Amino acid sequence: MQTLNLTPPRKAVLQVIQVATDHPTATEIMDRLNQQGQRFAYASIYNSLRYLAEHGMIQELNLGNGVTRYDGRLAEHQHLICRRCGAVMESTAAVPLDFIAGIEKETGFRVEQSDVRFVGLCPTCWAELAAHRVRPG
Amino acid sequence: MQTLNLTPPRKAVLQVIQVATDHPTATEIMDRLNQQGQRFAYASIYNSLRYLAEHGMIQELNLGNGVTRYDGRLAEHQHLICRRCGAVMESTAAVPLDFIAGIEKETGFRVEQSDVRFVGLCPTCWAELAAHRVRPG
DNA sequence: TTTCTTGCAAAACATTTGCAAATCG
DNA sequence: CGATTTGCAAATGTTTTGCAAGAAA
Repeated sequence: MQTLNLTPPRKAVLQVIQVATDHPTATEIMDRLNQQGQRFAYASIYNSLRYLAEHGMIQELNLGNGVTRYDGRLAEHQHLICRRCGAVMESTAAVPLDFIAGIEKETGFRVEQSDVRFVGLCPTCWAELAAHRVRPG
Repeated sequence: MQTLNLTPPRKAVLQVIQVATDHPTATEIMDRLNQQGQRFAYASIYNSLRYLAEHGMIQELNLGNGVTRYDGRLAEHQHLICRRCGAVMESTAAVPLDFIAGIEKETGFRVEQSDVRFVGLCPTCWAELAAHRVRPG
């Protein structure tokens, strides 16, 4: 299982994720495929998602709410989730290496992958709250 | 709704979470209550969990696998998840302030809460893998 | 009484699985 | 042929909801 076997459902699922500007769920991927006239079984969607994730083509995200979301961006990036409107923004800032090194030294754990989620207020919601009170909280 | 109303199920759920050394799921909390002879409905467990989380008494965790876990520790700490045995370790190292400041400057997002998850190998699994090959992957 | 809380059963979702049919090399 | 993949339907597991009954203010 060395080479990538991009069967039709896998290719279709991958294309939806790569074209998306958000982080679609399995259901949303299904919907978008249907809108394109492509029809697959849920089992095939999930099979494809697992396959693509295992082969490093996409990333699984747990942004909360118990639904798995998918991301076609492979380079390291962090997710910023607005607690007010739910918008998800991204930052390309890398997790500081000395932060990781310190944790490895402290715990003996070997960090391979970082998954950082910041919750707070997006610029829009921040501005809207600021318009109502002096100290948005 | 200013003061904390710790009804029996809420108090029982909170006690289970605070006593736990792991990060139990709703089902595990239910099981532990049953073992103590206490019986509540699932709806009451979930109601209590939502109430306690909204009132800052506990933290909801998404450590993966689509199940919500709960943590009674309120001070900032990070979770280290072993990709081999599933163990969850913790580190008290704080997310570097300049990391957050940089992201806020870059994006305009206002960070209120950090949620950092490191995936990798716990010391035990790391050692076991090292025993088998020179460069554990 | 008015409001909040509990608990049961049913519902709502997300995800997985069993298995037969289809596909591919 | 032999291995892999698809697709359907059913099962699984978690969490939510509707609503009647109970407790508290």
